[in-house]
Amino acid sequence: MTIQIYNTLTRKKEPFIPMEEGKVKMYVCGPTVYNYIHIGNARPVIAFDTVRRYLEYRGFDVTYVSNFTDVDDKIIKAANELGEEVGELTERFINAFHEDVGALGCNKADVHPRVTEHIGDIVDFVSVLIDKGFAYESQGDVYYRTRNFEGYGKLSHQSTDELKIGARIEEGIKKENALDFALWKAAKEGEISWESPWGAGRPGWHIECSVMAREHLGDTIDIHAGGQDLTFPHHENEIAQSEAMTGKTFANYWMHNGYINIDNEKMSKSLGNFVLVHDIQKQIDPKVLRFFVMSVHYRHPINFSQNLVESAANGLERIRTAYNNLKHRLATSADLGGQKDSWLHKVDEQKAAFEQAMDDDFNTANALAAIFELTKLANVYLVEKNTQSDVLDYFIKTFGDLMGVLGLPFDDVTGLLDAAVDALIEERLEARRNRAFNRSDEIRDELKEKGIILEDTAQGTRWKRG
RNA sequence: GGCGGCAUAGCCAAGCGGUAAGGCAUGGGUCUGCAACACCCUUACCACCGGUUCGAUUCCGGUUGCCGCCUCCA
Repeated sequence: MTIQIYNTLTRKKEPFIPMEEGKVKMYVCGPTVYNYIHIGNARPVIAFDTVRRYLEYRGFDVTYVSNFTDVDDKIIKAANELGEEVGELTERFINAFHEDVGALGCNKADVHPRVTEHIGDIVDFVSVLIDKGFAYESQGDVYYRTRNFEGYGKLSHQSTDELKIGARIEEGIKKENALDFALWKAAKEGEISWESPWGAGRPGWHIECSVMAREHLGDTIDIHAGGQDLTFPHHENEIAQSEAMTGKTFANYWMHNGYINIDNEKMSKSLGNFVLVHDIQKQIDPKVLRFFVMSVHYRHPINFSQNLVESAANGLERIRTAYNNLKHRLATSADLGGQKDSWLHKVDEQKAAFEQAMDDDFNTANALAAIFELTKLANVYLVEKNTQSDVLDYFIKTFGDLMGVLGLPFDDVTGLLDAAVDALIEERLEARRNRAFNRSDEIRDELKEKGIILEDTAQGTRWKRG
C-alpha cells in the first residue's frame, strides 16, 4: 500500500508519489535562533523526524534539509540586549538546538543551511524577481508584488480580498499593496547588514526558505513541512516567491503539525506560557516527552501537563519492561521448543498493523497501539514454559525496529552491575533457596534504595534500574 | 468578518456508514514465600437538534462550547 499524506494544499489525504522513484526531497522550516527552543518548537522537529524515519524504513532515500534563521529582528534585538555579536548568539543557540533536539531522539538534517551563508544567493534570487516584475524596490526595501502572482492564497485557501482585510500594514508610501511583503529590508543604523543593489540591508524572512530549498534540493521538492502557523503567511509567500521564480510547482506535499498547548492555549513565546526543552529534560526523560508527542496524531493539538506526561511515562515503561524481559529470557533460557511459527505470525500481524497505521498519514497513535499489542503478546510469550531463541530474537528485533521508527530506541541495559551488587543478588538467591526470607527481603530492599529493582522469575532473578 | 480545527469512558487517545482500537488510572481475581513484572476480568446511550440512509459516533444542515490562522510565532 502506498503511504497517504494529508496535503494542506488540497486538504486531502493523497497517495505519496515522489518525483523520483525511491527518493524523497524534504524541507522542514527550522527555528529562528535567539533563544532555547520550547517544546512547541520541538514538535515539528519530532514529527517530521518521524516522517523521515518512516520513509527511510519504507526504503526511501530521503534528503532532509532544515534551515536556521540566523538573522532577523528578534535576533538583533536579543544580541543587543545581551551585548553579544549576532554570530556568537546564533552559534550558541544553534548548538543548544542540536543538543535539545538530539536528546529528543531527532537526527540531524542532511543539511542545516543558514541564512547568513546564502546572502549572495538571496540577492540573486530577489534580483531575478525584480526583473520578472514580481518585486520592486522601494526606499532601500524590496517587496514582493503579490498582485502579479495568480496563485496567491492557494495554500491557505484565502482570496486576496479576504487576506487584505486582515493585513497588518496598510499599503502606502512603501508598499503598493497591503499584501506585499518584504524580500529585502534596508538596514537601520548600526544593524548587521550586507551590501546589495538596493543598498545595505538584510533578507526578509520568507525569501530564505525559497532560496535555500532551491539551492539544496532543486526547483521542486516533494515534501515541505512546518508548524501550522507557518501556513500563512510564511509558506504562502514561499510558494509565491519560488513559483514566480521557476514557473514550476514549489512543493508537491505540504505538511503542517498541530500545536502543543498549555491549558488548551497555544504555547508561544509571546504568551509566555512556554516550557523550554532545555529545562524540562532535567525533570522528564526526553524520550518520555517524545513518546508523549507520539501518542497523538501530528496534526492534532496536544495539551501539555505534568500529569499527562507521567501517564505517558508509565506506558513507555511497560514497553521497555517487556523488551528488557525478552532480553533477559533470551539470555537465561536455551531453546526449549514450543510453538514457533504461530508466534512469528502474531508478531508479523502487529508489525503489519504498525505499518498500516504509519501508512495512513503517519498515525503514530495507532502505531503505538500496535506496539502495545506487541507488548502484550511478548508478555504472554514470556510466561510460556518453553521458548525459542528464534522467537525471542524476532520479538526483540521487531520491537527495536518499530520503536526505532518512532525515534524511541531502547537504552541498552545489559551493562553489568558492580561486583558487590552481583554478590548481593547471589546471596539473596542462596537465602531464598534456604527459605531465609527475612534476609532475602532485606537485600531486595537494600538494592531498591540503590535504584535496582529485583524481579524473580522462573528463569532466575532479573533486575532493572528503577 | 474570512479560512480552518476540535468536542469519544475518571484521564489521554484512535476510529469516521454496519451498534466503539490502544494507553494511563480505579476495583476485583490469578501468579509469587512475600513482592515486583505479568496475565484475566471490570467501566462509553461517541456535545446538542434536525436530515439523508435498511442502518450514523462516522455523511449533510443547524446550535452550543473551546481552540487556531488571517500580526513575529513551530
